[in-house]
Amino acid sequence: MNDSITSPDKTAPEPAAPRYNFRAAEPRWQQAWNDRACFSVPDVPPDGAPKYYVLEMFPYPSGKIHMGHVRNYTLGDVVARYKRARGHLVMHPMGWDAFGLPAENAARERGTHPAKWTYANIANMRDELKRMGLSLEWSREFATCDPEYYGQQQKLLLDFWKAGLVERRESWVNWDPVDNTVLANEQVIDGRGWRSGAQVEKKKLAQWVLAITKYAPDLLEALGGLDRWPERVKLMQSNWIGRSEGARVRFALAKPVDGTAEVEVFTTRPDTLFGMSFLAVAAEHPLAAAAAARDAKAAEFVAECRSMGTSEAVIEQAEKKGFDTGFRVKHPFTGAEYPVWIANFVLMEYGTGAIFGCPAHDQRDLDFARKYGLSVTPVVLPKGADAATFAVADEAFTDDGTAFNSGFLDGLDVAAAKRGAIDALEKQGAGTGVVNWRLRDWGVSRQRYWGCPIPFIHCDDCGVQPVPDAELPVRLPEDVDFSKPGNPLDHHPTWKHVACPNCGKPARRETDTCDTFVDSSWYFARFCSPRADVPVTKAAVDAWLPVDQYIGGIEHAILHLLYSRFFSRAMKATGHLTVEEPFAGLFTQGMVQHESYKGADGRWLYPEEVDFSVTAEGLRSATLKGGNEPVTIGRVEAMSKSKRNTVDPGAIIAKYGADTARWFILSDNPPDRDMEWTESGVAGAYRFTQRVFRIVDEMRAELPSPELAATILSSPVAATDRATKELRRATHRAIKSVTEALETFAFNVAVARLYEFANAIEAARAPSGQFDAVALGGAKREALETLARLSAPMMPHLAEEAWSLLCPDHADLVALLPWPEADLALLVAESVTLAVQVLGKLRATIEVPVGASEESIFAAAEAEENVQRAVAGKPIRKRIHVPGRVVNLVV
RNA sequence: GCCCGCCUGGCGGAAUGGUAGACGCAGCGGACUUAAAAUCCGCAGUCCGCAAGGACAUGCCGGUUCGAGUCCGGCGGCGGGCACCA
Repeated sequence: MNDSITSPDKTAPEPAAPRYNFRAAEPRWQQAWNDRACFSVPDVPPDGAPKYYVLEMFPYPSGKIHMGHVRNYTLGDVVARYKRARGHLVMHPMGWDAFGLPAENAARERGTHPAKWTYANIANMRDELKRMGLSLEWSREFATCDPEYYGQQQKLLLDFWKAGLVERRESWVNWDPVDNTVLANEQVIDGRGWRSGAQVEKKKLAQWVLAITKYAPDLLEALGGLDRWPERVKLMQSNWIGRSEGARVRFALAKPVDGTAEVEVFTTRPDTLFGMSFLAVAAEHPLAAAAAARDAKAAEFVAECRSMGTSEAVIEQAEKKGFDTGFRVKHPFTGAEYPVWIANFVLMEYGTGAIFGCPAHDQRDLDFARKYGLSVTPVVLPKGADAATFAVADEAFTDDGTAFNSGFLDGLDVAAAKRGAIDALEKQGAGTGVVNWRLRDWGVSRQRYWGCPIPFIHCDDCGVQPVPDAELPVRLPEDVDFSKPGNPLDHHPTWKHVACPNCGKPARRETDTCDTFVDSSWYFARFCSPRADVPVTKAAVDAWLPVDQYIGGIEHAILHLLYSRFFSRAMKATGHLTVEEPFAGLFTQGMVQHESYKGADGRWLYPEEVDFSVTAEGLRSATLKGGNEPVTIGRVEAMSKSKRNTVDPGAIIAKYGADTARWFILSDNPPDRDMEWTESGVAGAYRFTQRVFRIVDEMRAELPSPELAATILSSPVAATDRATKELRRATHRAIKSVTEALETFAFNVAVARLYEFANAIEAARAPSGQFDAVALGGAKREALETLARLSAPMMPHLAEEAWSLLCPDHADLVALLPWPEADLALLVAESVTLAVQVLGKLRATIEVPVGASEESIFAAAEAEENVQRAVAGKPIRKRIHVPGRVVNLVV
């Protein structure tokens, strides 16, 4: 036993050896950081102070943190602590994405008010996060359900409204019949609600829309400047925005239908107009409705298209189906007539809801034409093909070639033919060249209680009126009834009844609340001045934004990140921000996975219900704890409650401590890949924390004081003693390599370098051969202090504990110390090991002094017995020497 | 279908075109212990060989190079994203 720090914990049996008592140490250092306000920064940093804003995606307060959070926040904390040590003023805040449906479900199921449920969850999760020892500035904390936050959000929405970025629009929406709410296109996955999993229906509703499409060109182009974003995220956003160049072409109907004289299509291939064989419209298109009104069979087909959900389309292998309406259109160039079909593969939401079919050069059109016996006329000739014989069989020709069978376009390549066709269309007023976008405007109306009220008032006389500034925030009523289905705000007896701010007559408050993605689209800006009575204070956001390093899951690659990028632009347009891009650097972490286990009857088992053993063949086997029921070890997959392959971070931290959990999660693999959580891996990490403590604790008695050590290391003896130089080289190599690894997010490599360093320190405890004990003592102090400081971003508590043992007279916290600097001069060794190759194959290694001449190196290499055997007396034609690396002899 | 990414021991992974497998996990042998745990020392890609040493090895086939896990071309497999997008 050493001292009070290592005294045994009464609640757990302690081994006899002195051990690091994390249960006592971790809260103590958390308190010390808090007392010294180590992680606080001003809203407006002093001039010239280098700022660094580290942000992890804030959590939804479900009640408990999970391993994904532990990984996310550990990664962010490593960056924050490292950047702080590098002299940056680091802002590292935390908050809560606190609106959303689960709170309402809890209210319905348990009768707990959403606010009460949410704030209780937040309190618990805050405690859990605090136990992780994260270097967060808790004074900036807020929840999006705080009226102080959503009230400012309402101000933003009103500013956006004045800027023409908020509209009320009657539109087809995705209706989730389980959640009883509208979903954005982005929130519909395979035709099902992203949260409820229910089959989504099409419904026409008046709803609030944010005009994200106004920024579509900019959101796309600016991706090019995001050089610290993962390429794949940029690609996903680019695909989502979906820019395509083409033409809108108007086809005159041979006979007007219900007073309509023409149909407009969008095409990216106006060069293939001469290869047209039909025109097709979506089932929701007015022409389809017109056909349905005339013909029961057409009506039947339209109904079939509507009912055909995505899942069925998948089952049917996306079979192309159509119905000939009997309507005819005239070709803008030739005047020839073509049939108008209703086709199940034409989407009303994309382009104009109508296409012209050119089967020879579009696979989907070709499949359709073959099925219904429509003509196939090739109009683009592949290079080297013969115009007289070229024909399209089962495969459409979609590459570049030369236009033929195309009148005035003949002889042009695809690009030139596109231009030629558009010119001709524009000249005769039959069409225009256009850019089309896949991105839709963002419908934000949700028919729910637990969200930010959209601050408008409906007056029968004055129309939609914004809520006056003085009346903000529009607070959610607290007395709400969840017993009825639908929106509780709409049912509330009094809440929605207000006077019109314009004429004073009775009017109705908007009862829709915001999509929760709105809340998370600007929280990063609010953190800069979280208590301000405006959405953001200009000086604070100008000083801190953009976020220098944002960290979160890849699952937000499109939705959240695109919405935030839009919000930055909208906030700039309304004078709130100066920056357009909110996140200068983005890192997307992988998931945390775990083995899954099944009992004999096929039920899923939690990891803690299972015992493991190793069979005679060396294979792992498992049985149910407290019995011998066999357990099947299943796949390693993402932790999920349904598979019960979860591990509770709270239990891990209680058992091993926060540093162990952090260390393991960082050590396992590169942070952008999925990692596997294993019990043996955690145990290994725990062993290392104990080992570091033991090394420090056992060696500290041999160490000179910090002042004496500095004197020793600058004295001549330190420069000559071999063991001293070796240890110092290991120390400074560790500084260099750990620093490089942290800079590149290679945290698993940083961990490996620290293991190597610890191994080197232990090897120096009992150096073989001659050594100068005094000089080595100085090097040992330097090494141990460096070990503490280099490991601090990953294991901050242990680092403080080690530091306090090494420097008991110094009040500094490691959290406040600068990062160690590597002395490159100390890295130079006296001799190097060179690989000796003959014809590129390794035959020997030789040890040569640094600075040895090439002649002596070649001589030493050729003298090696193995090398001589490989050369076998043949003349050496070429000698290659890569200094410090390799010698290669070519015979 | 299109677009990305990946493929290295039993496992996670490391490796500026220069000794492949660092470091860890799991494993094996030994020391300490009455015993266990903890800890410490050692072994460890595969095959041949007593050994010295050799052959084969980074999904497969080829190429560039004195030298390829790394660069180039082709093929295969796995994973992810998007998708009747006109």
